[in-house]
Amino acid sequence: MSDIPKTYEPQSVEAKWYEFWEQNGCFTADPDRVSDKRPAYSIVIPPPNVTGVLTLGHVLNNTIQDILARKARMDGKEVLWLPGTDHAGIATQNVVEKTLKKEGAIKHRDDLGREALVAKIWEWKEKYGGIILKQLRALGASCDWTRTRFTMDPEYSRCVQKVFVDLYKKGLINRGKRMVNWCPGSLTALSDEEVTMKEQKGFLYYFRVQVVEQDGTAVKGGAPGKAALAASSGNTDNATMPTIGAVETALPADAPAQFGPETDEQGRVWLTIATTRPETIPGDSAVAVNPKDPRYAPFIGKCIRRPLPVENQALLPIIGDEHVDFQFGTGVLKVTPAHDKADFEIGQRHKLEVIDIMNPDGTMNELAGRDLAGLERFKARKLAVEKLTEIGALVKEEPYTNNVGFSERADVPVEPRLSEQWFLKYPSVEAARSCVVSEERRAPALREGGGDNEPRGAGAPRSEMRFYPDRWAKVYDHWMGGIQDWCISRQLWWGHRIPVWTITLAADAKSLEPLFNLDLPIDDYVGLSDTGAKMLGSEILRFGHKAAGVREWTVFAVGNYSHEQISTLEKAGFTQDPDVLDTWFSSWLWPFATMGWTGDKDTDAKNPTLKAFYPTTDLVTGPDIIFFWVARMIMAGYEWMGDLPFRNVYFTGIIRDKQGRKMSKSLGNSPDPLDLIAKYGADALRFGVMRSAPLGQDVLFDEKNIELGRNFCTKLWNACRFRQMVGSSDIPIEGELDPVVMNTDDKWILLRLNTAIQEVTQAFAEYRFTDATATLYRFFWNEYCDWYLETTKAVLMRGSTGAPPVADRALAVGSEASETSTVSELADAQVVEDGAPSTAPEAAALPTEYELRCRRSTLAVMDFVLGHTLRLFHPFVPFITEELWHGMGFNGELPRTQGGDTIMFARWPKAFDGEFRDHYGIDDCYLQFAENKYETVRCGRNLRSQFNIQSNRKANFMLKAPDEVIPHDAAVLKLLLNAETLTIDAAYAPAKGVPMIPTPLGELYLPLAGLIDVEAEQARLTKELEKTLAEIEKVKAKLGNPSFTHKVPAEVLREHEERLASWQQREQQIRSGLAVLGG
RNA sequence: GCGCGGUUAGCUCAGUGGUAGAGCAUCACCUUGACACGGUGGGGGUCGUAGGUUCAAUCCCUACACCGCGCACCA
Repeated sequence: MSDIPKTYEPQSVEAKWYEFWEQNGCFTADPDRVSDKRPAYSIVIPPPNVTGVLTLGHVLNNTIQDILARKARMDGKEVLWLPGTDHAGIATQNVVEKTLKKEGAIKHRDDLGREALVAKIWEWKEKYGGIILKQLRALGASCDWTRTRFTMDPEYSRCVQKVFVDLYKKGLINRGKRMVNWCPGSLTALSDEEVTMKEQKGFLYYFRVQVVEQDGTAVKGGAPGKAALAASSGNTDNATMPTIGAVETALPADAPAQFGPETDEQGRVWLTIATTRPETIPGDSAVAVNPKDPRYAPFIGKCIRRPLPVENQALLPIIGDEHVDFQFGTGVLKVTPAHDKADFEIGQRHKLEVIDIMNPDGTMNELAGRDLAGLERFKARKLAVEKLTEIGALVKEEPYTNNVGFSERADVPVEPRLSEQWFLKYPSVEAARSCVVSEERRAPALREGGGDNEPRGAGAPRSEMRFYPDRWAKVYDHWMGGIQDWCISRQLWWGHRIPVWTITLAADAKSLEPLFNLDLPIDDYVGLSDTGAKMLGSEILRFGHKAAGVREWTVFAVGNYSHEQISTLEKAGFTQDPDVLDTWFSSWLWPFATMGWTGDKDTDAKNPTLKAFYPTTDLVTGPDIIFFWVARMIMAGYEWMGDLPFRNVYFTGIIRDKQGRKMSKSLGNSPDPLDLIAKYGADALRFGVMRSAPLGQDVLFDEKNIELGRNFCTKLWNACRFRQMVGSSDIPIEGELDPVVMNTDDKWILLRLNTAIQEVTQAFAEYRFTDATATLYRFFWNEYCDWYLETTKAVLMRGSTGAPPVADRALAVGSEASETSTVSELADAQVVEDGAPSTAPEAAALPTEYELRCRRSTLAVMDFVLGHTLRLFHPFVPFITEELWHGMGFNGELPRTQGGDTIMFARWPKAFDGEFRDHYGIDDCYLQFAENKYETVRCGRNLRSQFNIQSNRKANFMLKAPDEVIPHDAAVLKLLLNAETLTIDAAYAPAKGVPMIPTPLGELYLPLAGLIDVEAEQARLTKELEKTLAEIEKVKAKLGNPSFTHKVPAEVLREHEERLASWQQREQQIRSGLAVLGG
């Protein structure tokens, strides 16, 4: 046993042990070690951005993973925790571009050009890319660093390419001109998931347009819709319902009737349109009304004159489309197919012109007209309103709040924009959807006997996945049910290039022929003609040049090409698609691409890592990426591995500040975890975060919690120091538990330990880590330190070296103290004698053989409990437990692979079995017994406090106990009460005026006769009596109620009866106390 | 609009159909032979509101209110 230093110094200890673990390969997973007896356990880290730095979110997330990994190792599993980083396309390119701009190196990315910028980013990645992984080490993360992966590693890139080609060949990837979410900030398309809706305060602008015939001549008030026009004769506050005979009822009764066509004095007819985006008016190509709307239906087929741009007030058709809502705005919708998804669809239905009036960066182009051209879109909006006002078209504007899609990354409103992109129709949707089994869906299956009781992570693959907390399964299911195509191309430079090469050729045999002499499989070519026809390479070769009306072909080469093949293609004039793939298009392969997957069935079947560790056991991530990442990984897992990628998904909460706000750089409310580690230690940070992060709840971060973690570590440290201070060198570490002399407190703490083991183990099985920490905290602090450790002083600190002689602490148990008994007699009687007969105080200076045996026993119990406790704690606080494991010498006698070298591989504690309990006589009855004793102590302390007897002052107590109190228990009572004397006497007759408190062991008196205010004491006891009587009344009322006694389960009835009895006992005790006071 | 969480002590949160809990904060006492990053004792809650089921509701059911989140959106 080496000596433990006086204070715990996390910094040096953490560095020391991390290095030890890493150098000894403790984190390294070896698939060859996996067997039936040693099952595999695996987690892949959610790869942080390669440019990222550690945040509290990472701390939470990775602490949980580390806890799981460490627990699995202690369970005897072969553990792989696979780390790595993500190239994070937009984010990384942004960071590097910004830095370069800041340094003045460039003004725009074009200054460098594609290759040079990508090279710069690689440089950056090599320089700073590992930061976050180093930071994870400081946290104690037990990742297998030998397997660190990056999503742009060459092998990983090959996986991405392979998957793209595979999907393309399956017909799931298509290129097309569709409406996408365009980010004018990052100048790229985004997927729907990257757009978040935000409420925006703006205005709804109403403007008038004139209705005209198709030839442009004015429609007069007397034309179709006569009645309607008559009814709305230009009066703006007209509230009369339009009437067109039978159609009238089609307009809902609650429809706002204040809008409708208006006729002015000259008989001209006007419609009013409401819009939030007047700057897009130049892009309008129609005006739509609902054909069932009687106000406007008659105008379908007519035209309006578009007000902007003023130099090009084109005639637009009025069309009928069901999409238009009667009740919204004026019931007239301007249709801008180029800049609105719904409008685009209307445009498709009605074959409308698509007028794109915007540049990619969100400024207006020349089609927007001379006034708006060149303006940024929001400035253009202002100007458009001014122009409408100038030409007298603007009717009014009213404040309006609507939801606008924002680019998550750039935090600017996205622009719906028509553009050519690559789209993926998701694969394996059904398998992915049905494998996630929620409680709700699982319950009926269990009832039918179809449930599985298989332990987590063991045995053959089962196609079932659980989410923790369960409710995310519903969210997942909902999303999977309405899944849309995924726009996978990004107009960025940093990322995986799309493995597609294209060339455009004239549609004649001569032009096409040479192409097919290249050394590529002919059906790697896919042709798209200028008429929209699609053909495979072999077909183009046969008759592609003869296809009707086709003037040219764009030929796509899509395959897993070698460098040579690529250069051949490029020499032949092919150019690679300039876009890169969405980052998530590589992340979704993470669980198997990191394990050396190649896509070649035979090779993969022989891959020991995949064989041993796929599917992974647990995934720990935030619910914010459930669609981005989790759902897509599940689909990818099924598509390419034929099995789910993980069996359990744990969704963490989001870390917020004390006020519940998200952590953000701009708010400055995001503490640096490394500062916290420096200040409190990594274990403190881990414990503090885990203790405040319940399953499924967001975490409100408060540094106080970390402080609590630090305090806890200190407590653990000091409790171990105490063990060392009381131990002596002649007692071996972890001596045998001695059933003969084990006292009631020993048995109690062993029982509590057993409960703690059960609770923590169960909490692990259900991913309730916060509950596990709460149990550990309670057990160690409130049970072990507060009670057990204090009771051991009654055994350990009498007579031994350094402790006061027994004579000083002689119990005033009176003349009934028995003579010393032999050990065997004591064992038979189950009564422990404290070995310090008051009749022979002089003999106490030398501890008796029996006394020594008791001390050895208690030390053995302490070691037993501490050894178990350290192991229970290790997953949460790995550093301090490792330090103490060695410092206390618990590693000493263990096999090297089971805790001899490191606590990391010590076995996870098991709850006691029946044999163990029988052998040591650990019966549950000791729980109540010890707790009665502790309650009596509490009562006595309370009494002291009532009479202002300071903690450091000794007092004399009298316990009028009807039952015998054995010397050990008496000694504990005396010690914990800090009593000068404790007299236990069943026949005690207190003098008048002695204060009393009822306890489970009998009335406890504090003889202070003459020193107390009798009246005040009477008042105190009377108040106590009243409370007791009230409780008795409550229980009696229940027990007197026949419907209660008849319907209630026997156990509840018994509980109530016992409760009544104990309250009644208390009543008696108080009454006798009052009697003593002379009341 | 649809869906999901939440509402319990001053704060952050556990919790159970049968006597309301923890940590922090607070008050008082204590530098007692591990620990002041500590010990001891105390104060503090009609468990969001209104109904219902039940012998019994903080817990189950219904409605409502407020807070948060997700999805879908109407210009």
